Formats: sequence, C-alpha cells, structure tokens
Amino acid sequence: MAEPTDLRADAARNRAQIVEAARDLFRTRGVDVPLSTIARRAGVGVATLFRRFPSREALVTEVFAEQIAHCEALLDDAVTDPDPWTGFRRLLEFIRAEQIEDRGFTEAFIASFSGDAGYRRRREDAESALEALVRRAKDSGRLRPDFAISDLVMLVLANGGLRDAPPEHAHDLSRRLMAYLLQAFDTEASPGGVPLPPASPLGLHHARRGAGDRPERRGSAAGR
Amino acid sequence: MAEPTDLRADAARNRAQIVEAARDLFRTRGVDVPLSTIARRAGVGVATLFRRFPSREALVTEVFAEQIAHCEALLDDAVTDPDPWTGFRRLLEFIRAEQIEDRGFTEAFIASFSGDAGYRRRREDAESALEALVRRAKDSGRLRPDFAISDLVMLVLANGGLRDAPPEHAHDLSRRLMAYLLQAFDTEASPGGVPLPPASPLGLHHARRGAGDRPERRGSAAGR
DNA sequence: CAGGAATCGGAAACCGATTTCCAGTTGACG
DNA sequence: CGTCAACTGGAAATCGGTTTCCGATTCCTG
Repeated sequence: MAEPTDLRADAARNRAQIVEAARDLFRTRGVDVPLSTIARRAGVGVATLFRRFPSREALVTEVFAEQIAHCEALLDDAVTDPDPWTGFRRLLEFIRAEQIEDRGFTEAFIASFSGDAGYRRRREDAESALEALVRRAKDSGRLRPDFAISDLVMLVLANGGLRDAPPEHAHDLSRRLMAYLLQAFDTEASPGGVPLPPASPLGLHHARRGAGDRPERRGSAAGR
Repeated sequence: MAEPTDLRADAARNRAQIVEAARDLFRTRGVDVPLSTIARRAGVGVATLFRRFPSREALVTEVFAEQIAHCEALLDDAVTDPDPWTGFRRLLEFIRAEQIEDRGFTEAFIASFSGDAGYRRRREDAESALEALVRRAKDSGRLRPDFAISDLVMLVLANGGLRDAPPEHAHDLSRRLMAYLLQAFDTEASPGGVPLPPASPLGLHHARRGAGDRPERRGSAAGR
C-alpha cells in the first residue's frame, strides 16, 4: 500500500491525523466531503493533505485499507466455513451492514477492487475466493445453480442505492432486501416465503434523497 | 402544473425549446447536466432558462410531467387489471425499465412525489392506488401477505443503485434483480426457483461507477 | 547548535457551475 | 407604425470546491 515509512517524523504524524480525520468524516458524511474539511479537522493545511494524497481516491483507499482487509479476512472465513451456505450468508450480511453503516465503505470497496495500482493481485485473490465460496455453496445444494458472480455486483449496487433512503430507514430497507434476495437464492427456502425483518412505515414520498452527501463521480464526467 | 399561458409568444416558444432540450439531455446524461448545456442546446441564453425555471427541480418536474402522467395511467391500468398479480408485475416491470433506460426518470419520479407544490393531491391518489394494487394482489393470494408498501420504495431505490453499473450491463443486472425479487414476493413461485434472465459476465471490479453523470442530491441536503 | 532539506499552512489561482445584471431587441397593442 | 413592457443573451459576479505557489517553519544530520 505504499505506506511511505521514510517520512519525517512530523510529516508521518500529520499523515496519520489526516487519515483519522478522513475516516471519521467519510463514515458520517460520505466520501465526497470537501478535502478542506478533512484538512481542517486534521489540523493541517490543505496543501499538506494534497501533498500526501494527490487524489481523493488515494485517500479513500488508504483510509479503508483496514476495513478492506477485514473484509478479506471475512471472505476467507466464509470460504472455509464448515457450512458453505452459512458462510455465504454471513459474508453477504457483513457487506450489507457495512455498506449502510459506513457511507464511505462502498466507495472504498470499489476503489480497492478497481484500482489500477498494485491491487490486481489482491483483487484476483478475492475474486477467486468468491468464486470458490459460490461454488461451494452451489455444490452444497443450497445456493441455486444459476446464481452468477455478477449477482454479487448486483447486490452491492442495489444495496448501495438504499443509502439514499432517509437514514433512519435505510437499515430496515436493506435488511428486507437482503431477506428477500436470500430467499430467492436459497433452493431450500420455505415454500410460503421466509419470515421478514420488520418493514419501515414508509410511503412513496419517502423515496427521496434522505441523508446528506452522496458519493459522486469525480472528474471527467462533465467534460463531454 | 402552473403552465403559464400568459407568456409572450416568443417566450412560450423558447420555453418549449428548453423543455425539449432538457428532456433529451436528462434522458441521456442524467439530471445533473449543467444548465448552461441545456441552454445552449435549446438555443437560448442561460438567463432565459433561469428566468423560466428558477430551480433545477422545477425543470425536472416539468420535463417529466408527461412521463409521470404515463406512470399514473399505468398505475390505474395495473389496479384494474383483471389479474391482480399480473397488474402488480407489469407496473413493477415498467418502473424498473424506465429507471434504467432514462437516467432522469428516478429523479423526476421522486420530485413529483415529494414536491411540496400542488402535488399533495396527486401523490395521495397515487399512494392509495398503490395500496389498492398491493391489497388486491395480496387478496388474490399471489402476493405474500407480509409485503409492505415500503418494499416498493426499497425496490425503486435498489434498482436505482444499479444505474451505477457499466451502462451495457445495467439492464441485465436490473432484470435479474427484479426476477429474484418477484420470486420472493410470489407465494406461488416454483419451489426450486424461477428461471432467471441471463446474467452479465461481470466481475467484482465492475462494481465501479459505470456511466457518466450521476444524479445527485441538490440543495438542502449538505446543510445538516 | 548550525545548515540544509523536507515539510508546513495560508493565500491565491483556478475551475465548472449557478445566479444576477443590464443594455439591447422584439412582440403586442393602440 | 410607434411605444413600451416583456423578453433576450452575453458578460460578469458569485460560489464551493480543488490545485498550485511560496515564504516561513521544523526536523534531521553532522
């Protein structure tokens, strides 16, 4: 992760403070919180932040490195879970919750897995672990055989969409979504339908943007 | 819809051109296309656009008025469909497709249903129609009894999240999502799972932002 | 503890977008 | 056809954010 250990002592300290401030702010406000806000919170100048992290994405990736590592560990756990179906479900539930709880997580997740940097290897590992997980779950007979890896992408994106709900309801919606989908993935789901987590008392008019900042594409988009 | 008919002839013409330009651009580039681009395309100055539509949301709502109307008509159709389950499914499928095909649709949809303007009445009508639709589908025994209205919100938001996929895959993902969910909603789904539409060959690293512009919260959101 | 390189932070330039301003144009009406 | 209010478009002010610049400061080494 290119952690430069050859920084001067004060610089290293500042760097750490930046990362910490960014972690907080990403979590609560999303990844598109202004860099100047992060700098202020960290007690450094914007230039310092910019010098350490030339792009927002670099900062995002760095900040969530540990969370991604956790995610990878969980993936390993899941793959080696004695019960493949349980492993599968546990991983999905972890990602689901993390996505809702931490507004920056999805971005970090994506950044990690799509970075052109030295991530190729890690990504390939993760992908093959996922394939193994899915394979095992299918072989156990519990996961439907036509389940596709892309369905995981689907799930991450769909669940990510729920962050636009009013924050107090996002969890409920997300849990229901997951329950519905797991039922559909599960070849042995009870025929009448599985019990669902409680629903929010939400009308159509609540489908509006709910929370604050929205992760957003940066850069090239406007210029076309 | 406060269509001011008391405009001077040329002003009315310009207004129409703005709406038309905006329709095109919203569809293909999303609602956050710069106002100046819309103005240029419409062949008017930015000031003119701004004079007619003091906020972006006003323009969005106006532009999609007809689509929303179409949506409402479909809702009526759905409610009166001889087969409640078919009606339910058809409405969902319509919204699903529209959301993916038309980058502005979700925003318009939301704007319509959450506007403080004279929409209350329309919204209430729509909501009670939806309730009726759901009720009928449940009464027919096909829709699971614990289905909640908020599950529709869930569906709209989740499906909206899929617009972040690479555009060439968004439809596939969205169709799979809907198939999975309909299976989960359906009390009579075949026990082994319903057949699914084809999956995209998509790895985790494709979970990145795919298209260009992203609809984005406007205005008040950040200030809390 | 002195010198020099690394680092700092705030000011300023920049950027894309929104909003306002105003001198000029155009359509409506007598 | 002349008048005038409505309307126009482009230029300029503003805004929130990013990126660069540079004189001052801090740490490290000898």
